[in-house]
Amino acid sequence: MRDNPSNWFSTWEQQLPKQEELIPISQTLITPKLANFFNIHNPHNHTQPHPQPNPTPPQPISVEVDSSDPARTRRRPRIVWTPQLHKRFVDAVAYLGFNNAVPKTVMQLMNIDGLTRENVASHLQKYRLYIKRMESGNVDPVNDQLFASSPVPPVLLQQSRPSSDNCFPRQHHVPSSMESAKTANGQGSLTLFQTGDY
DNA sequence: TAGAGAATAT
DNA sequence: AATATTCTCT
Repeated sequence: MRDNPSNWFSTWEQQLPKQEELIPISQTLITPKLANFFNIHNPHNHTQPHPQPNPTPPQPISVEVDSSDPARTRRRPRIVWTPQLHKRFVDAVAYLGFNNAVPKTVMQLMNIDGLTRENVASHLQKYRLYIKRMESGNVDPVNDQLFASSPVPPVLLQQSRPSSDNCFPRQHHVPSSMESAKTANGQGSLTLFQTGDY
């Protein structure tokens, strides 16, 4: 259990000092302007010589961020790749062809509000690995439940090996799920789910 | 400069 | 394990 890699974080977390063991620092880490913008107040202001047991819940520690655009630097919550979402992903990749499906174009084709290029890039990386595993006959339906939920279009398997005569765009037909994405006004109808952790 | 892909972090 | 973030190229 000690070496269980899934527990290292909580182990580390438990070893952190307790709230009352922390010594308040005197330096402010954030400019007054930013603090005001984020509605963050110094819990032990000069008016309190001795730290009282916190009357208010502890504020998150803020680190100075040199950015004029908080929205751009705010961490996005992790998304959940549901079978539905993955299906849309596979359709997009199949439509583009294995060799010219890149994160940006896949993201645009999927047309899902809130889905970023980074989200797709990360998923595409795993998907390519899965296809390699598949070619070598190493499919583990337990570990690969999500990927197994949408069959890999045969076209993709044909294209997955780089070869001079099949590495160019071949646009057969638009998958039905892509059609529905186009007819809808604006975004595709799929909802993006997020996890609570993080 | 954007952005793809691999490597690494959480 | 799943997903995010960073790094290295082009």
